[in-house]
Amino acid sequence: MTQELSHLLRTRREKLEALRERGIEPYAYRFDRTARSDEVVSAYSEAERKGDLNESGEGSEVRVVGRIMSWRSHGKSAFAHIEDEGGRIQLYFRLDVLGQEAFDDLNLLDLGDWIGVEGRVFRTRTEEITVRAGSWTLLSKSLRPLPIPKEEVDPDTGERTVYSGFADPRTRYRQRYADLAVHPEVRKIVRTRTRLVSALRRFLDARGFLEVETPVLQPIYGGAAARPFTTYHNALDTTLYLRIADELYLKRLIVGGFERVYEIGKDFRNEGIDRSHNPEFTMLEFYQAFADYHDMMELVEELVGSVVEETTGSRRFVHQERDIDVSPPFRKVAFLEALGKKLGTSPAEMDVEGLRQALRERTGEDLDDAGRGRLLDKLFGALVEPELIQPTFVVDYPVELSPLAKHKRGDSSLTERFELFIGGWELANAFSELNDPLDQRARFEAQAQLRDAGDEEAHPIDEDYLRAMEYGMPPTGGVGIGVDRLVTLVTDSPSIRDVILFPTLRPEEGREG
RNA sequence: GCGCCGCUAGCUCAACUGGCAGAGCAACUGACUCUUAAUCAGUAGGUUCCAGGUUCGAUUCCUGGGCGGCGCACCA
Repeated sequence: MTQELSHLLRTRREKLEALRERGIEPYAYRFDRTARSDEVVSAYSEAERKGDLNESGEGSEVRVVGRIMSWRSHGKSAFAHIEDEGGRIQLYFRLDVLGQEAFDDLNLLDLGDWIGVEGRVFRTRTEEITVRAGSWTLLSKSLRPLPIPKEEVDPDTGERTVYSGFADPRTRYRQRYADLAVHPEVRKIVRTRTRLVSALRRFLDARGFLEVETPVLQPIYGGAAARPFTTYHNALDTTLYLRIADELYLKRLIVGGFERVYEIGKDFRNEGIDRSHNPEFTMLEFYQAFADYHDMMELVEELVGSVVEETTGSRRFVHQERDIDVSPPFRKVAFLEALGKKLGTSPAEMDVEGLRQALRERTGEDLDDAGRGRLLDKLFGALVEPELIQPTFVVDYPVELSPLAKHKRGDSSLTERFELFIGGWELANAFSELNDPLDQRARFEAQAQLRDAGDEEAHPIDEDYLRAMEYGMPPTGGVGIGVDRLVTLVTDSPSIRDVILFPTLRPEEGREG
């Protein structure tokens, strides 16, 4: 702890003691609020319009609460702004109204303190709706200075200029409570996220999907190609994995007779962190019996379009200065065709060596041990994906890349699978689910060979899942949607970490001040 | 894991080719009863991320390390 911070903390503790000595409890138990700050403003405007103000131009008496965000002291009077979830409201304190003692005690308040105030509402000379404090109550003393920015609001344009700020991303992510406390725009993202998730639920509920919960702790992970987090159960004396996908359990439920199921929950993948990846992230998966991937494409178009509109009011939004329109129908391109256009040759006619060479030429990467599937995927990721800004379904992936998807009708080298890209990011992944248990076993065995060859992300064999398939799963369409990424896009956030309240960070070493 | 950039007061940032470490805000003291980036006068506040090295002298240059951001890789 530096001397300076310790000085600031000490000053506040001294004020805390002084408050107690004066008989003021710095940590109150409750406060009866009559109106939120935004309600105070609208009620006063309404009263003003109706002519319901008294002869002094005052509205009704209110009790408001908030955190002190600014303070302007003028000797025998003072102005402050407090902020609650409704926004900010100005307070006006006067010596002749409060009396000497209550006015002097204001000196023991600091920015960041929570207070409650009772008083009549009026409009100041500069037209701001303000509560004239008849009395005030300390609700919670802040002992650590919040990095509250100073800001100026242009009265004509309403434009907000922030003069100093709390900018260090590390500290903002680590101390999200402080980030939220001083940045209304971060709170807005949180609300947008919640509205979007609610809209997803409403969309699926309205179409007869049943929301379920499946295990996070799994004896065998699967449903995606990724490395898992590993943990251990003491009583069972066994290794368990945090799920990397919900897929295999949800399809077991389709076997069990549920025709439409979905789950919104956390998946965990033991991989790097960047602007589109967090080790734990929120996935929506839904499965519909008797449907194929064409049906699911239509459903996804509707879902994305309507959820974005319900959340933001429009199907168009801007992400990082790019205009994006999620109005259906979305563009469709075939995987091999799109890649072929970039390569100048059909990848179907290229052998592994040719693909490897193409990758080397285009990206400078040498992948000596990579198989055909991985090479195709790498090339696609490097050449095609970054250009998929407007919503685009990429369809018909090579079978090597898709161990859980049905063969494409008429071409067994492909699968009936699509991924949805928006803004260059993979937003959704879906297929006509493989329901042939013998084919599924063969796919798993092919994955096992990749695993033996050193591919840590190859899909493990899940015998229980195969048993479920053997009982019989109806034809089913399934979709996974990355919820965090969708929120990142519609909130115009640069990074997935901006839409996750507490993103994964390296643990803090030691304790700071 | 690799590359680039960064780390200076509580916050936001300065400090020329190496030459006494500064400003604004926040804090503290005082003045001020309609202010709003309040204003005015004053005070205090620093292991310049860490450890070495070069140098008469390092915030500055070099080496190593730590932390972070961005990009790459990874993420079917």
